[in-house]
Amino acid sequence: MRATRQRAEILEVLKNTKCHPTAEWIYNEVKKEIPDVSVSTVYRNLDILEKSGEIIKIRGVYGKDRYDGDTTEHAHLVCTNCHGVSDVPIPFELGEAVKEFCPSTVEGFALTYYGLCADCARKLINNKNNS
Amino acid sequence: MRATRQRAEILEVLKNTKCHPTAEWIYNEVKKEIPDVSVSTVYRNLDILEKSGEIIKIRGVYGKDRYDGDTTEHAHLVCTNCHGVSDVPIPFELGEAVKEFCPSTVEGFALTYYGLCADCARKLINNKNNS
DNA sequence: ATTGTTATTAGGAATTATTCCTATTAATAG
DNA sequence: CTATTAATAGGAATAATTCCTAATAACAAT
Repeated sequence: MRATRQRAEILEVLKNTKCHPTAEWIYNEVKKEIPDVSVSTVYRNLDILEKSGEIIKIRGVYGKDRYDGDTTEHAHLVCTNCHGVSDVPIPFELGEAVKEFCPSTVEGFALTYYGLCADCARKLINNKNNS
Repeated sequence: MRATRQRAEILEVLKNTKCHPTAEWIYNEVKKEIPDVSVSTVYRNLDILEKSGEIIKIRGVYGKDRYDGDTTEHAHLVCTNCHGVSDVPIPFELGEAVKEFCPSTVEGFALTYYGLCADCARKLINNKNNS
């Protein structure tokens, strides 16, 4: 695997955000530094980085894949209102328990919660109180 | 919600398979009974059935959503070789533990394992031994 | 049973996330 | 520095899903 500026930049963008962005968002960020980067380069490198274990791909969030530069073990909360993705810690014992009940050939797991994120929950409660 | 033949048939197809099919597969099955059913009807009703809690949508399995007529609590194993989806039981205590660590506004969760399914694991081991 | 209302459908066009293709470019070894 | 070839830019192609509209059919009211 050659070291290219494009891949380095994609990885840096991803490591410096907590927003679990889409490929398109990452593309727009990378474009600020490398104006003629192409969409396919972003997708190709995201795949490469996922396969090499440097990033995580969160699949199928309202029709789009999202990416995460944090590869430590954690769950995701997908907001059913704003479609944002946020991190939820997995306590060590729970992570171990999940693994214990895996089929033996399992390589990894994804735990995804669906519900309102903190921001949306707050806003919706306020709206309710004001109406 | 009106009772329509199309929706009833879609639900029956789903309840009678364990293959966690795609919308396209369901469409082809439904077509056997209702030849002029349309793809959009299948998608629309799958959404309706998911929202009413009668089925589960498994999001983003290698670019396609899959559907499950079994709404009891269980995890899914997505095969990284054949891309099939199979059921994995979640022991009661684990399900409770997962919920305990949810943010309070959580409506549900999905636990997905990635790895070889039983069939693929067997085949790949056989190939290895024969070579 | 008939009619009116309106949710639902068929059919197909439109959208859009992602993948694929090819000539060009640039990272690295020697 | 030069050769090799992996990686890229650019854009076309693919394919899953959503959207749109006129026609249809479920069901409530008569």
